[in-house]
Amino acid sequence: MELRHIRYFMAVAEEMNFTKAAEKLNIAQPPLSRQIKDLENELGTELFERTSHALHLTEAGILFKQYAAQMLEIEGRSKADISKMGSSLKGLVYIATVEGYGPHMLAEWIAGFRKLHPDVSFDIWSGTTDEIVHRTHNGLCDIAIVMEPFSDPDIISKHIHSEPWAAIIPKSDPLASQKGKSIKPEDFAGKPLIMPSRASRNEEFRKWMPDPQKPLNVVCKAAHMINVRELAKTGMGIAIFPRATGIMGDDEYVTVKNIDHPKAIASYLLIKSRKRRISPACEAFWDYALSTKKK
Amino acid sequence: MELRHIRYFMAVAEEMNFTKAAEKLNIAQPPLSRQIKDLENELGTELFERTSHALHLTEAGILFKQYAAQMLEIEGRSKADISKMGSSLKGLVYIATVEGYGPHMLAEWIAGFRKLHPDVSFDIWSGTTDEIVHRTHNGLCDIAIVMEPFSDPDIISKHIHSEPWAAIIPKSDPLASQKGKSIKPEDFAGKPLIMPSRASRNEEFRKWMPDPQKPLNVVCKAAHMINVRELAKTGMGIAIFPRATGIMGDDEYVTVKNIDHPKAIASYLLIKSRKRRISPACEAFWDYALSTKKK
DNA sequence: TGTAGCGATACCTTAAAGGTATAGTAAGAA
DNA sequence: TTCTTACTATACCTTTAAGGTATCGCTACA
Repeated sequence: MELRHIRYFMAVAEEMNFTKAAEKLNIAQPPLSRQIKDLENELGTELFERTSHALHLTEAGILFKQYAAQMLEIEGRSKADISKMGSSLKGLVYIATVEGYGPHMLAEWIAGFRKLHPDVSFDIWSGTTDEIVHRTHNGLCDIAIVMEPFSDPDIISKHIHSEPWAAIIPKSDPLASQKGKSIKPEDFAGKPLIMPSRASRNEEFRKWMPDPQKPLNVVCKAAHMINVRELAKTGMGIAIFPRATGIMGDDEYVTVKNIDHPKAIASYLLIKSRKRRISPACEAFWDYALSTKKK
Repeated sequence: MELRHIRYFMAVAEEMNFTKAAEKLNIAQPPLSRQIKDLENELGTELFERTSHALHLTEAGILFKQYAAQMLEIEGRSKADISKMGSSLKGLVYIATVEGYGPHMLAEWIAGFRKLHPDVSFDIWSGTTDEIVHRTHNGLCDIAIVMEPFSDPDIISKHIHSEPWAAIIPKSDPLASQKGKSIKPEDFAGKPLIMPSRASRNEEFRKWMPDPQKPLNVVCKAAHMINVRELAKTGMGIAIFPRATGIMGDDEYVTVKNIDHPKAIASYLLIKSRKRRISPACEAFWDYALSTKKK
């Protein structure tokens, strides 16, 4: 038995529906079913009585729920108590991140970390991968989130997240009304594109295309996301950006679809300098972030 | 955080020594170090203060130990209480197993299962894989442990354990005094062998040899383990059997060494008939065994 | 100044969690 | 009744992370 089983059990017991519980847990439904079944096998009893349109807790399930709740409560209390003891960690951590999924991850990490170390504060700067790498070398930031491709022998990097590249399609384009939540690169080959200004992207995007030799029809490049959606709205072209950037989804003017191609994956990295020494607070934040990741 | 972390932490806290705790947990020391470190990162504090010849709990460690103990206690109590509720399962499960590791696994499974279902009893029979398969078809046994190779469309099988094949070497043979706890097939190629009487073994063992065409020099075959060691003691040849069979290790007359070859692995399978219906108690035992495996 | 004991690091292998597609089942609608 | 819908279970594949092996580095002690 693992706490994972307990968390999953509680989610199902609260929702009384495997499908909804799985959504809440951010996993697919089949693995949830399997984990619950494993738990039941270990306990030697069914915890839920499944009929196709209703779920009941069995007698054993009701009993187990008490204990399950206790375990989770103790887990939480142990964390709270330890963090209340107050760590000796103090200081200021300089962070930088690219736009897209970075700010979301960062917010969660900082919130979690500050519960453990309330005397550590943060200073966040946002920019492009190239700018951030430069700042990392200079000591203007301790830890940062950048995007692939990236490689620098003086910088330690760890993969932290992947997400699909997405196309923001103006409603004026017939592709916008195509059914399905993803589109293939063939569908927009040759069409006018709005894309990130980073130099390497052009080459990368061409690799998805049916004819990689053919130059892309790039009508506009933008380094900052804030401009992208507005550009797409005007109908001047299809914008290609990491999914989290287009997270606002469809509106009156645009439709957002994932790009369906095995290589159309945007990867985020956590980085720090290999040479420059960073403070204990920074080291602790680095370890904390990596131990938490997407969870 | 998972219960695994808690169990590992408690083991270290009790032994106050990573190496010994790892042994007790039946894992290697490096993964234990890593799990503890992960836990510390999640909590944001060190739980142990490591100096090379002494280990102390930190203040946070002392606090956490309280909660850790509580969690494990609740886990145990939940299992005990659920099993006390009494399941409706009753009956007799007919089990069969080959010699070697089978009886050991079975004993643990039955002990664990009977805590959950005290009204289920067991009848165990021991024999060779071929005999057992026959009995399974006849309905003379419900669930059994046999060895690979095995394949029968009317029988469901699941892999449950692997162990090295081992050589039981008479002290009279110079190989017995060779250093190292394993030997290579080349070392005993051509020497007189004592081996399991199952027909397929001859061909299997030849595949390990430097010249697979050359027939083995088999001086004696034995279907039952009880005879093997005695045969080897006489010095008539080297006996090849699954490691658990030679588990008694070295004595005055023989030395036991694992056979160092990628294919020299003996595999155990749990089987049941695909056609014949078995009782709910049998099904529950099947599920329980597979969910527990080697743990 | 070895030497032995012990934890950490680096790197690889394997097991188990998670994902996708789809089947199976029963309730409710047409 | 049969079709659809709303579920969970099954089968199979991919990916993540636990576990293993080899080795390093530190420090107490002989």
